[in-house]
Amino acid sequence: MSNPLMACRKLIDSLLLNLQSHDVVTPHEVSLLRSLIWRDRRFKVDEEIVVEGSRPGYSTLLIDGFAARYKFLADGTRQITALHIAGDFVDLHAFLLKTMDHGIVAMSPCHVAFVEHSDLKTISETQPHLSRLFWLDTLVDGAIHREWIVAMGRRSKKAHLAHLVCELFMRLQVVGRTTGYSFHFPLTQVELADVLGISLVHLNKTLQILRKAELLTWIGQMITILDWGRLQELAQFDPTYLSQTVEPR
Amino acid sequence: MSNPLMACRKLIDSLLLNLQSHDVVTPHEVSLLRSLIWRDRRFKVDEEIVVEGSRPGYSTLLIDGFAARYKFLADGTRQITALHIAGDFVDLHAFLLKTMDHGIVAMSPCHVAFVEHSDLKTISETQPHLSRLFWLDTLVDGAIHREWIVAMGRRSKKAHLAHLVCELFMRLQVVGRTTGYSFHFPLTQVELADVLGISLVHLNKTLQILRKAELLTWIGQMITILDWGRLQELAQFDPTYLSQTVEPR
DNA sequence: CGAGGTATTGATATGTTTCAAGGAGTGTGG
DNA sequence: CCACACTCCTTGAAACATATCAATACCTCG
Repeated sequence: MSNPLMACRKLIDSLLLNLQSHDVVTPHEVSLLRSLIWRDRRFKVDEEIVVEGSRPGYSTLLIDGFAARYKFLADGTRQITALHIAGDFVDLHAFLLKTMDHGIVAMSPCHVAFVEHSDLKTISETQPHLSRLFWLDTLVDGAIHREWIVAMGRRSKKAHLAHLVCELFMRLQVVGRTTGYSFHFPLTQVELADVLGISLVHLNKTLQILRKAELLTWIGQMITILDWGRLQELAQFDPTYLSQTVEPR
Repeated sequence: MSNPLMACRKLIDSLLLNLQSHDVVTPHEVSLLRSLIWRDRRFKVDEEIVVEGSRPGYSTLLIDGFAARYKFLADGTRQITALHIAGDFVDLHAFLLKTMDHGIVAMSPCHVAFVEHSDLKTISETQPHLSRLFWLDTLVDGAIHREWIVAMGRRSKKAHLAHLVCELFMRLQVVGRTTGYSFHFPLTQVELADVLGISLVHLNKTLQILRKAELLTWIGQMITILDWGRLQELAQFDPTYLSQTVEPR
């Protein structure tokens, strides 16, 4: 738990950037958001942030780092169903879904903040606009899910991978986590294979294709897009689904 | 457009059953729901209910029939990202997402009702509980999306197909569209292949496996589950994600 | 009866997984 | 400081899954 003054100032910065990519947030709403946070915590890589099957009484806001929603199957394989970055209200879902049907795990060291469900309920009863922004946040998650379904079902693996890189780049840009065409990407290849739903070996070979085509580099934990235009074209990437336009919601 | 008296009584029945599978709906909320509907309409098979790229000023409620969300890719392939049934608030999303990033098409003759976004906004400002139920409806959509991602990425094709049948059966049961272990299923095999993200030929062969294992029959437009236990087992189907438990939300 | 959509089947081509092995980097303890 | 274990990445080959191509059968509708 860090110092309360810090909490008031910095903890909601990335959430704010996220929300502001969709609509104007009033100063009063900003201060309400600040008051929502009653505790923050850091998780190490591979630590469970939310456990499958649990019924948390709070929701988790990702302040910094990468987290993944996932589900294990009986045969031990894993599918990652979403990647979350700074500013994502990771399990706002649990506020209404109650029982977690999947787990959330830290893909990098993660800094998270907690918000009580009772406070979210109060917000939903007194702050219609802010409630709609929260709702929208989960709707964008859904839109991303749909895009992933399209990618898994009908895109080639290289287009799928390219699409994911495009999406992450645009989402990270909103919360100021890019430098030029580069961004920090902490997943291992095994984990990325679990995102795309393919084997490690095949992911590795797909990656080689994008590298040989000089579309991107991935060195250490840094991805750099070398040719945004061609990458977008290969991925048939259309960012409409991310709803990154400021308009009344 | 049908007679207003009919509209008041029957049009929201399936939506009501849907919402009531998650939480109690008060009589006042029921009458509000009735008053929301200002127009209904019937669509023929393959008619577009909502057009990709449009910015509708209303949302669409499916009263009866099957509809699909889909996206076409440049090479002409299609991926269906969701199947909607009676009682689904099909594009409640557009209320906050504004621009449709995908289309919605009738998979069977569909009876739909329209709700103005301005009325939804009023609801969101005066009816917190009803708003949360609407929000929940979209969250369940998201949970279904995640389950589809898992199925596409990590389940065998026959398990994927079995899982879909399990899911549809449980959803249709809630809105009273099953008879024993049978339900009406109007998709063609081409369309079902677009749901699973596989080729028609392979879908057909996968289907034979389930038929030969005597797990189900699909004759005409009627699917009958012959062995619910074994089907569920093959699919590793756990209905938690459908949130079909009545509790305060 | 013919036309068009739908389902089925077999053969072949392509995509993807699995198995297996090696290499590169990192941290640790003797 | 080196040897070792460990994780992660890379590569090749063989086994398996899935797509594509092609042909036929069936049905409904006009």
